[in-house]
Amino acid sequence: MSAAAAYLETLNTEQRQAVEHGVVDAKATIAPPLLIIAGAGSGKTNTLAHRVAHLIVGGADPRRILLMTFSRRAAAEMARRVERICNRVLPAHAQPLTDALTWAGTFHGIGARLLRDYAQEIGLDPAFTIHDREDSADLMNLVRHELGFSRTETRFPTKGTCLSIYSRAINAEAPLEDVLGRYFPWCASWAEELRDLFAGYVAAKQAQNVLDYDDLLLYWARAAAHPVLAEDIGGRFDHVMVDEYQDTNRLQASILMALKPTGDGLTVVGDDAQAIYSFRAATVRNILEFPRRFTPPARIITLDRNYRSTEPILAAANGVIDLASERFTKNLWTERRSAEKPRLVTVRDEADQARYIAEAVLANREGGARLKQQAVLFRATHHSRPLEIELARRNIPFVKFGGLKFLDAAHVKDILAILRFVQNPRDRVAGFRAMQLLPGVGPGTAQRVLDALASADQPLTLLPTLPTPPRAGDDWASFVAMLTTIGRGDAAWPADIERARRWYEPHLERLHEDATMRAADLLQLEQIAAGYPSRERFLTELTLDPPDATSDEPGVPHLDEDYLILSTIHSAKGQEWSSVFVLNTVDGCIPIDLAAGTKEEVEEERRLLYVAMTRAKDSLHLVVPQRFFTYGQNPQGDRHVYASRTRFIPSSLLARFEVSAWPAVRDEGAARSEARNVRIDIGAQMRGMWR
DNA sequence: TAAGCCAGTGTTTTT
DNA sequence: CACTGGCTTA
Repeated sequence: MSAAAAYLETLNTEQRQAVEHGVVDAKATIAPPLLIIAGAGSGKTNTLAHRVAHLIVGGADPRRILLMTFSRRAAAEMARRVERICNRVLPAHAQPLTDALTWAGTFHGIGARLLRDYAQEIGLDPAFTIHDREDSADLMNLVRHELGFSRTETRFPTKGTCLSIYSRAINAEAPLEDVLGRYFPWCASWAEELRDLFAGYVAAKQAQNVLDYDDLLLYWARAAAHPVLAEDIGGRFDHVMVDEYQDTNRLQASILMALKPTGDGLTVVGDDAQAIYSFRAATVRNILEFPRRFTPPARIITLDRNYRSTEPILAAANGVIDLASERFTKNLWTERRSAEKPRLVTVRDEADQARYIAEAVLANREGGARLKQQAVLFRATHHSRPLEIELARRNIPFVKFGGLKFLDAAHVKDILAILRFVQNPRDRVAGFRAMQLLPGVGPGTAQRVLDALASADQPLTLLPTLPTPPRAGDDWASFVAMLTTIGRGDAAWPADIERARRWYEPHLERLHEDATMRAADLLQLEQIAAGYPSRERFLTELTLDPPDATSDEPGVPHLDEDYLILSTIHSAKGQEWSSVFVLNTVDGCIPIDLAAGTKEEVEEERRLLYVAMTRAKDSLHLVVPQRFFTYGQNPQGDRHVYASRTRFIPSSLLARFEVSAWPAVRDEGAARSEARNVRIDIGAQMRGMWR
């Protein structure tokens, strides 16, 4: 057998077909469209990596391969595996070949790169900055105020709701009325006002040279809709591969179709049973309709052998997904036998749940499972709160994924606002925030300075000539000096961020109680910044792919230590652990009560539980707390509500679980006879009290 | 005009 | 509880 084919031997028949599709006589060709339906744990990443490697080995140019994954981490992992495979086949050339696999990333990240490249052609200033969701909401709010919608007779939708409506209309490529009627019926009466608001929002973004997340896709899609540009952009890539295709939206599908109208060179991978992003306008129709978008239809290869979970775990997960109202893919199967059923454990309340997990995790570790091989998954970030307290109390290190990001911390946002303002002085959200760090500068003053700058060609050079705002005092001069120094680019990156931090430090102490801890965060930010080649790359990539864990949480360990994983189910996508615990497997949490409205929402919650369960390799625990304490609303504090097991595990499925309660129910009879054997001299104790 | 205080409200998952 | 918007005070 040839050396080139040896690495294919590790694949099963279907995986191998997927890898070899379009590779003829060991030479890579531009293959007709391919859809790989890859169930959980079916070796999807491995298959995709082999396909990329096989194409490269067959002569494909890695610089002309576009690989889109759901996170930059997934892209990096893919590149690593491709490199390893190529190394085995082409030891001498592998390094330069895979280093050239540069077009790997998220849709948004790739979009940002392409848009900077084509900025001239599509009327963008290449120095554009990118607004994250919160920045976008701030800008939306600004326009909302300007148009007088914050003081309407009946309540106008909040900035967050407005942005969600806007975003869905863009991503689903749907008319406003449809979006309102279907997803925001309580806002339907505001259609006219919302239209004005969105027009204002778009105008503001353009005037300030900023793009939001949606723009990265929208501008890309519009550029690709132009025949000449479409040919140019599409022509850059011979092979386009998309992972997690079930979680893409219509706009993303449009981009893909514009890049590769015939489907030649296009490979998409996904699993409709794991579609969990419809809140981001993702639609499972993308994957279902993919084959028929082409003539002849795309080839479909299904991977349904699971290599991850034991048979009992898979049986339980299959049971859950079998009850889905719509199923398109077959059940998974495995040869991993085990006598251990997944456990369904009832506990009294969330505190007991935390104790149960802490003890089970430690017991696993005694049994040889590292903490890193164990994960606790939950529906919403705050569900893990009581557990975090328990873990901190017991000194069990953990890292939490999902939810609050490093970047959401106010002090980090402040520094980034300064840098962004220098990068793009027309970015009002950034400038607005940065200026208000100064004592004596509030919204009014900031607004007026920004107005004065708005008309200037070179706002940063105009800034020092403006009069010092009345109450800003000496701080103003040092603020302007700092911006000017950074703006001139005298010091090479990452010296910029150090300059900004030094200026900010005194203000940090004035603004925050816990300045020391926050200052440490900023040093960490500086470390992170040093890893990027330029200010622009740092700002772009940080916005699109923020670091996951916050440093001010108690118990965050150094990275070389062993630690337990805490993660939202969404952030757990694509990952696996030896042992998995699912928190709050009750109605109200899974499905979360807010999403129990429409049938579609409930179905997505079911898939969410399926995704959580299929992360487990060897052991799986679903925990069901019976009581939840309510906080807020009721000041008495000890109010609680009773919860019941999730509707996704009806009694017909209980046989697939080991059902138990914790702590084990005490045997009343045994307890009593034990008490009968006790003999104590209370009289002696009482005498002893006074001696 | 900034900054602090009070009352009312909504409340998930992420690029 | 956390956040927003409105009102009061310096």
